[in-house]
Amino acid sequence: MTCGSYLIDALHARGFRMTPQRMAILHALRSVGGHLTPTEILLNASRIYPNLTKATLYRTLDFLTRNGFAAAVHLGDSRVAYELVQEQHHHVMCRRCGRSLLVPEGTLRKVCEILSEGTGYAVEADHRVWFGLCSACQSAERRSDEKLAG
Amino acid sequence: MTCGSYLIDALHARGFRMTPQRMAILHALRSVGGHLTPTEILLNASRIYPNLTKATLYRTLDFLTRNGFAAAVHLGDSRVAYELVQEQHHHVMCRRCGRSLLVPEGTLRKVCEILSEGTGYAVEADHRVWFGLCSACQSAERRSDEKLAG
DNA sequence: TTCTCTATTGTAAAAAGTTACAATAAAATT
DNA sequence: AATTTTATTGTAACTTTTTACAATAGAGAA
Repeated sequence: MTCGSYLIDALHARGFRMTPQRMAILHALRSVGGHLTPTEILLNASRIYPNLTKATLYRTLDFLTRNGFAAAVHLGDSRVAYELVQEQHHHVMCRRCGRSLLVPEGTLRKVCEILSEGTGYAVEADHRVWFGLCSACQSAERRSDEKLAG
Repeated sequence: MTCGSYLIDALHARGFRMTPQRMAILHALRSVGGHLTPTEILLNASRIYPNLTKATLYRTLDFLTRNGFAAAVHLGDSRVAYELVQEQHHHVMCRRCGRSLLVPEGTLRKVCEILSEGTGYAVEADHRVWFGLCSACQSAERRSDEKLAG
């Protein structure tokens, strides 16, 4: 159970506590490279801390997110997953066919710079999904609209 | 019940149908300027179509979003609201104190341009909330970290 | 108008997420 | 090691969201 130990001091400095429940959740998040849904985290973390409850899970995810240790990833209309804050990466996802693509690093860096410059906030966009139309669906939707017009 | 009529042809062109349930939901979304949570929409739309069910509501919100007529707005870690697709606007929200701010229009335009250039997708970021730290909380968190270090 | 096709809805049960409040247990202090 | 403080958890009830499947009803064709 050493998986969350690197956070202990950071928590204490802010008046928070480390608990086996939080350790288990952090371990689950760490065991995958990417993001997990709350349900997946519950399943995974329960192997380490069998009595973990849903209430604690959701409260902990909220806690970790508010304090910058984890980040919420909005996967689609209302689906949310979580991951440890590590490197930033965004995707674009086609709202029509679902195809997705990684946003190039340079593009993402520029986006965050522009947002921070424009607002004064230290914007932390750890992992987000953008919606739009991929090139194939841009054509398809254009055809629909032409059919409508003509 | 004319509130969603401007969409009828657009729906038909893509093989979809207009229904009184969809009309009621569109009317509810239109009656406010901004976004509404599913629960608020249900309450509001039920005044027009009293037998509207939750299942239909959620399916319709999903349908409208997938087809570009409405957009999901992620308000916080897991809260989602919906609004009609109109003008784009983003906010930045401080993950620590919750204070939020409108992202200037020019900043937002640049962000979308950069994302579209970088990916080839037609990115549609109708209304989003960015998280980060406002200037006050940037200082506060810095103080915590100094306490930890020294 | 009537018929036909199938997109859309209602039903009902299950799953996911939230909340109030009392009980527990980290961790600083003595 | 015992004490104290209060952050954190479990319980249990509740609300929100999702899903399978049968029933309904738009909208084009006859």
